Amino acid sequence: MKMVVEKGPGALTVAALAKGMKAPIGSVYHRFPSRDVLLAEAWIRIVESFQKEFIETLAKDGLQAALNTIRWVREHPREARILLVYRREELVSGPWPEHLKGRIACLSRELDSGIRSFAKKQFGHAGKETLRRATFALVDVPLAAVRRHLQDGESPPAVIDEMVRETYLATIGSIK
Amino acid sequence: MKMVVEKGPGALTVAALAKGMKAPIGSVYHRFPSRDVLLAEAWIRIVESFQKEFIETLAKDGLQAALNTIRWVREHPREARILLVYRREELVSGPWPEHLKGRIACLSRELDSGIRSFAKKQFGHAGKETLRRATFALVDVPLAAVRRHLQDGESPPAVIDEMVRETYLATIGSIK
DNA sequence: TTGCAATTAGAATATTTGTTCTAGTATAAA
DNA sequence: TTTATACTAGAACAAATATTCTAATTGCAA
Repeated sequence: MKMVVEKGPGALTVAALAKGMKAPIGSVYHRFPSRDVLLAEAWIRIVESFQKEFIETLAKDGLQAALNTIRWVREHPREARILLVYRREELVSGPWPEHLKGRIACLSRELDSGIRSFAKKQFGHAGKETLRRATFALVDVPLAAVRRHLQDGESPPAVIDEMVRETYLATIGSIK
Repeated sequence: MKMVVEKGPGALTVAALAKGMKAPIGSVYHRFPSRDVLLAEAWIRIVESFQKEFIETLAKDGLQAALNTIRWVREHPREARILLVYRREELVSGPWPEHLKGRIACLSRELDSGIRSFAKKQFGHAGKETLRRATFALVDVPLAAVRRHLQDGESPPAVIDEMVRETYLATIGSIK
């Protein structure tokens, strides 16, 4: 993860990884069947840890969930960078390893149903447009707010919290 | 561009490109010194065409500029995908070709000064926080709103215009 | 101690892909 | 017609890099 964060996913060759770990290449392949699986497992672990917090917070309060994303990024700059700066396909180039497909599917289902529940609880319905608005305010905007700073290797400044809050109120407030 | 949009930048090998064009590999290298230069020129051309419109509109009206971004994406889905779905480094892996450095620098300067002028005109000042807010409302939010749909290969739905407008008013309205 | 499994080591292999090279062909101006 | 330039062709080359393989070595349980 350190290498990916510092030099990008392309720099994480198996040889470089082994060297960085002061271990032989064989040891890498002793534990992981391929580079793709190694990266897929790292990636999914990060997503799970982030999403767990997000879903839990969302069940209580939408705005808090949006703001919590920013807090999580500040607390886990390394993981955040891996999640938000690079495309998933840059890390895991091939198809998903069979043994991870279940976890992936679960993640996407959980997020979906988390947002759906939020919409139902908050507005009494979960139509297409309402879901889009919720996703925008809860997911897209906080991530966008934070991305530019991650790219520069900086911690998101305080204004961002304000802007995400304002955006949230404006976007969610317009739902009838 | 068609191949990048459909199969991703990794699929655009020089051999595949040549085949797709029904031309020999040699013809590619007759016109471009390297794959990187080819992609860099394509990329920069797209950015220039997008940014030109953006800056021109921004000089008249901020909200219009934000909304214009969405319109541009709807009208140029292919170019938009290349710009917004992939990281620039995925297209141009090495350092920028010398003969393009000027144009790159110009683009970034133009955007900066465009936003700065906007802030000055609108609020009479261009402090750090004001610039951040402006960048958020004018650039980050419209792009984020649109990105999810580009990834799925869909045209951005109409709600997005509303949300960008609401966000703009909320974020820019808070500047004193 | 003995024996088995886990691990180390890294050289060798296979593959993919950008780039070069050389020889030939078309085109258009003089 | 001549000639020079632009272009076609694609085989050959080189570099990068994931993966495999085989032989040693270590650690641990019986």
